[in-house]
Amino acid sequence: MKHTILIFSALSIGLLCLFRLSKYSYLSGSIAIEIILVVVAVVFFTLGLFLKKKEAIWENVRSPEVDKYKIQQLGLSKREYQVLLEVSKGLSNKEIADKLFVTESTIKTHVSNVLLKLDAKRRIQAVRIAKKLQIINT
Amino acid sequence: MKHTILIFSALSIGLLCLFRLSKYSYLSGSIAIEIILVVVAVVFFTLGLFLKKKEAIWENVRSPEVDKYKIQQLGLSKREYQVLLEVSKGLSNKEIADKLFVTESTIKTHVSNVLLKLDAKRRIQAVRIAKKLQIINT
DNA sequence: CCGTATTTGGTACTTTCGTATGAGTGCAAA
DNA sequence: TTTGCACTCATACGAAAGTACCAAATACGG
Repeated sequence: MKHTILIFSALSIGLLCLFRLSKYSYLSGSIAIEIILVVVAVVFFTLGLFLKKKEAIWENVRSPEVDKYKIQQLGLSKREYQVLLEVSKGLSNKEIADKLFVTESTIKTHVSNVLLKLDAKRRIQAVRIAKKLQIINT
Repeated sequence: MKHTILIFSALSIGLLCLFRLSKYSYLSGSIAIEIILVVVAVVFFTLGLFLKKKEAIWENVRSPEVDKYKIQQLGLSKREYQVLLEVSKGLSNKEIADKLFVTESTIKTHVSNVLLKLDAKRRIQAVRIAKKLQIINT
């Protein structure tokens, strides 16, 4: 929640600056008002995407033949399942970390948990089991 | 081929010993002739399986949807393909080594070659690629 | 028999994985 | 508001995996 507050604070300040800037530039004609609008639009669109993404993780699971029920039955969390998906693509922990914007340590933790919950010794086994359980594709 | 000769020599000797033993035990009644027969049967059956297995490696490839042509096109040798199959099951190098009766070094060599030929960075990627190329199942 | 490809194996080194443990934060339900 | 779960991150260690290079025995077709 702290993050959200910080982000909105920063956005409010930025918006105020833009307002002042827009007044000034509108008068002076140095910057077109349209550009200001575009900046605002882009920023808020990005923010919208960012906030939406949090809720959109499970949307991806609605691909054919994926047994969402089993995932929850196994106790796999969203993030763990997400990591499992990347693991199944053959990415290294470091690569997954970069892709998901977290550290390698975090990925290691997730992978370890996945191995535990899927009762696998190695990541490649986890992928095999996951496919058998039809919680991932291909 | 040396192996085969050695094995057949050993078997011949063993067989001779069994013949003598059978005569002796038949007369003395200490060992039933049936047991001798069972031993011979088991030994030769095992031998048969052993020899058959060597030729049967590529037989396994005749499973549905496996593109044998592509395997050769990629330059994968029998052994390398065999190792790839075990890798795809999630076995460790050590486990594969034990299963195929060779050392871990050998498996490492094979896996390295497979990674090269399949243009993969990690074994799990190799499995993915192999599946895409339809040279392995599941 | 010869040359090539395969198979096996070793050493030495680096990288990646996996485990164990602890800890701070966010979030939602009780 | 407390409590529990999910997520993040760190450190330290040991186990696997992978690379590079080499060497030797064997298989196999010509």
